Amino acid sequence: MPSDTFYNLPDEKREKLLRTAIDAFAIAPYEHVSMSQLAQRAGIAKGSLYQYFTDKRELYLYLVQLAADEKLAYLQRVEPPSPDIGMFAYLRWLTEQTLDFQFANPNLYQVAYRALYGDRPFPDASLQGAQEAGIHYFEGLITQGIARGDLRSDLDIELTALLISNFFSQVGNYIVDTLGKETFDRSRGPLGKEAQSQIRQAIGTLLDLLERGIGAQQHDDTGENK
Amino acid sequence: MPSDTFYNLPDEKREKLLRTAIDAFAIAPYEHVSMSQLAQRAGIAKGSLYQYFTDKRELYLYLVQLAADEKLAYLQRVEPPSPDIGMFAYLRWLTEQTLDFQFANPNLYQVAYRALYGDRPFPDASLQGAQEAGIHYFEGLITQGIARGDLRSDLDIELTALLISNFFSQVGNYIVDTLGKETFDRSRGPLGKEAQSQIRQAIGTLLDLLERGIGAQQHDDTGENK
DNA sequence: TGGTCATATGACCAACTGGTCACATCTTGA
DNA sequence: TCAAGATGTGACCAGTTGGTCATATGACCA
Repeated sequence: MPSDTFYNLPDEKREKLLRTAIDAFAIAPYEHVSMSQLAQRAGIAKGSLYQYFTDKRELYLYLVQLAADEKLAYLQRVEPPSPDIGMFAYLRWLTEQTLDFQFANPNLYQVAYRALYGDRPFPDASLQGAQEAGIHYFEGLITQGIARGDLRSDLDIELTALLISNFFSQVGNYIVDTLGKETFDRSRGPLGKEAQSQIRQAIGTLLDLLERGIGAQQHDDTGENK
Repeated sequence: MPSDTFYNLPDEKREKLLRTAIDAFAIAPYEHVSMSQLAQRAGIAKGSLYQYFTDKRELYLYLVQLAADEKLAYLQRVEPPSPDIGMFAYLRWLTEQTLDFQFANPNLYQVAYRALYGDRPFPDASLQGAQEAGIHYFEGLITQGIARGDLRSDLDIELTALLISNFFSQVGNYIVDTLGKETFDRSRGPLGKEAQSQIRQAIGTLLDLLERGIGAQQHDDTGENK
């Protein structure tokens, strides 16, 4: 936990520090982010930095937690759709929201993405827990999907959850890959509208693919065996 | 390119060095591998190391190239199946071979995996080229698959290639994830037979999923002909 | 034997890291 | 006005890094 001193900081100063740190951890892996450079870039003394956070590790975990909180807040910003709309419609909604969040907070998103899917900088229960929680969430979703008849009944739940989880991580990956250069260059500016819609379309196609892959087959299952 | 001195080394010494380096780069990202520790662990002086390779970078790229060469040699070890067997059968064969190679050379494989899908330690044309080559390869495969009627004709080739490429990377990922602990603990011993077959089965399921997702639909598309 | 050349070595270097701490400065309340 | 406590600061520390280089070693040949 950051110290009281950190929370007592004038908003502007605190936000500048956070922005600097988020930007740093977004474009480079944990080890490449230097506390000295961070302090310098944020315009504060290194000693101050260590008065706010006991460690580099604490600072980092704080940022990851921040990303998780903001994402959750973002999802709760609107009424979630009724579960009745079916599993794939729900996944589409979730993807849409995730993309929106990512476009609005590219660097914060990137920090979380690295934490979950990149090299883990140090063993940490909360990070591992978050990843497992994601998979468990999908397991629940799949169990429901099967019960409701949205999904094929012969799916291996654990494996499918892993697949979907990876799939969602690929969404992020895809964006970073295809637009990596662009994001790096104008590292803070939002992505162009045309790039955004291009990405949305691609993701939509991928979801279609997933739906065919694991969705209940209207023709095949009933009647003849394959 | 390593120096002549390196190639002149007695086999045993050279291999010990290579093994040490491969092990190091397999379990840790580039930046975490220390040349000093490497030299020490391999039982040679640091100066010698720098007589063989001009840089850390050169050593690393040499290992990656080595992995690529060995994998290629491994694939050419047996006659590849005729392309006529169909796209998915071919993919199955390819996956099988990749798994075999990975089981036989876990650490070498891991080095290559990190190079392709992990954080790229430095900008390098050959690494990027390798990744793109992989995607292009799949693009060719998909184009053929569509022409032959194995695949739906409405697929976005580029996007599907990306998906398959990612899918194959997930194969590696999955293994590392599910068996991470085991691999770390007995870091050189081969995986147990039962673990291997468990993995093969899971991969098979994933391939089924992929086939449903992008394969030509016998029922859906053309109204009930099979 | 002495000379030449490839090879081996580890002390050494500058640059950097995460982290500390004695001290300077500011804010607050009396 | 002054004291006390909170906050800011950057020189400093030990440790590590990638990389260098003068010197030592040893194999080969005359």
